[in-house]
Amino acid sequence: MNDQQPVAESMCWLTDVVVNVVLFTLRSRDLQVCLVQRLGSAGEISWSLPGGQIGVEESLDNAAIRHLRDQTGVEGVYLQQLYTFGAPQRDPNQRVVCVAYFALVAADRLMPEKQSACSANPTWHSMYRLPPLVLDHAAILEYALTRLRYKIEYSAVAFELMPEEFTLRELQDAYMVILNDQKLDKANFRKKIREARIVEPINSYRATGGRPARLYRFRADVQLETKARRIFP
Amino acid sequence: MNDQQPVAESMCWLTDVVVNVVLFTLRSRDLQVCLVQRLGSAGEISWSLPGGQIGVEESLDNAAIRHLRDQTGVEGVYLQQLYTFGAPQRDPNQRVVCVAYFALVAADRLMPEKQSACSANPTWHSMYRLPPLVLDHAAILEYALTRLRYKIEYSAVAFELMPEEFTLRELQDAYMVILNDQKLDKANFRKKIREARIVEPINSYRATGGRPARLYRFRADVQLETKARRIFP
DNA sequence: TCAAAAGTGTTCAGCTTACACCCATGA
DNA sequence: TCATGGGTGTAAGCTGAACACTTTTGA
Repeated sequence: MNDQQPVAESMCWLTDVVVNVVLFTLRSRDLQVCLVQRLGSAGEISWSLPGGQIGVEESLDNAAIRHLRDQTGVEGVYLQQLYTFGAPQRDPNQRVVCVAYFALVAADRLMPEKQSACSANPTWHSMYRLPPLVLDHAAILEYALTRLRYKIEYSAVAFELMPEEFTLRELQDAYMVILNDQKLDKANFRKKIREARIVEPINSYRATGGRPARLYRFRADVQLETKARRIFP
Repeated sequence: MNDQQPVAESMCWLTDVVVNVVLFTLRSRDLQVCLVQRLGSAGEISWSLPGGQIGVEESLDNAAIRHLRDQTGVEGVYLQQLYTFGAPQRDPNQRVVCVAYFALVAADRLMPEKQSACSANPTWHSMYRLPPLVLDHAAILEYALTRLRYKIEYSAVAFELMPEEFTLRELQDAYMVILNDQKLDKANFRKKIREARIVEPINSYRATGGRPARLYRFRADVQLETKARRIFP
């Protein structure tokens, strides 16, 4: 990922390509996505993924970073390219190819004041109860969710959705919410996380309904990607 | 993947986006890629991935299929989108975003007469000894190889590179060439392939230097993708 | 009868899964 | 003292890696 560069006021834009970003977070035991409001031609509001045009001298990554910052107030988060959607009729008004990204942000890094300063009015929605979306954005979201679920199983991107400090139970909850799977065994989950050496305990505890839970943080030196186990051969 | 549609002579093209296809095959125990010749401004020849512009009414997939057919003579093969390359300076003459695809073809499906009818003069090159390439096509190839290696481990795409009939030894060779790894154990490889139920024996044999080898073919009803085993959690 | 390549069986270590159990706290 | 949730140990069964072995052909 490149560093972000300033964009001149007078810049020209690519005509056929845009970027859109699927920004996920975990809030109140729910997987949520950030959507912005767009005014339809008839004055009705509808929901859209943040995104927009690409400057002639701007990389795709930078365009995604810039639109994310301007429309949602979120900066400096995990971001990667997802897929490029280019069906001829995906936008009935004009032929536009969309380079989709997905991004992950921890809930404790969301700053309400920055968000509310955005004219696009960014709002969080549960992935499991989505409003009607413009164009093919519902399909983009569906694809992003599939990829997030795959990715979480062979890499440690779940880190990017957790706050600084968390309990192992909270980490397990995160996996269960994203995978929509309540069947993870507590003991085995903890053993695997411990043996993977991806977290370290800190000297404080979180009060709960019963025995207080040890707090952990992610180790700074962790390898984010782990090579998947071979199936074939 | 959509079905291919004819393209009108008078069609308009997108200005900022092109597609390029990395077409792999296995020939003489080597992983090879198909490149086409392009004339430079100074009259020198250089090598390029097949590809080109996208019609205003054409899907990205169709554009990839069309350019592949026109420039290499190959049709009806496995094809999937890879990544979109969009650095501002990747083409110094003009800002162009490139949607890269990768495709796999079995060597016995290559038709020399069709290929030689292509003015682009398609030629096969070993992935392990590449000529100088235009723009950022070397980086695209590198990325395609990485993805092919990952994909071969959690899915059965190696099928797409094999002829109709093959021995288990030949299949093992394919894996070893692609992974650039000579350490696969024969007995374990066979056991895994057999238990995965992805091939079935046919009633003929291939003569070899020693005992003749049983021929196999892939089962028609095979699930191509296998979900990767979880690492986390 | 020997080299070459196909094809099989067995063992052992390490991992996954399931489940039972103990610990610390607040009401 | 009991409910609640945190935290741990262990046995059974499966998987993967290593390697030795048998079989079938042509020269």
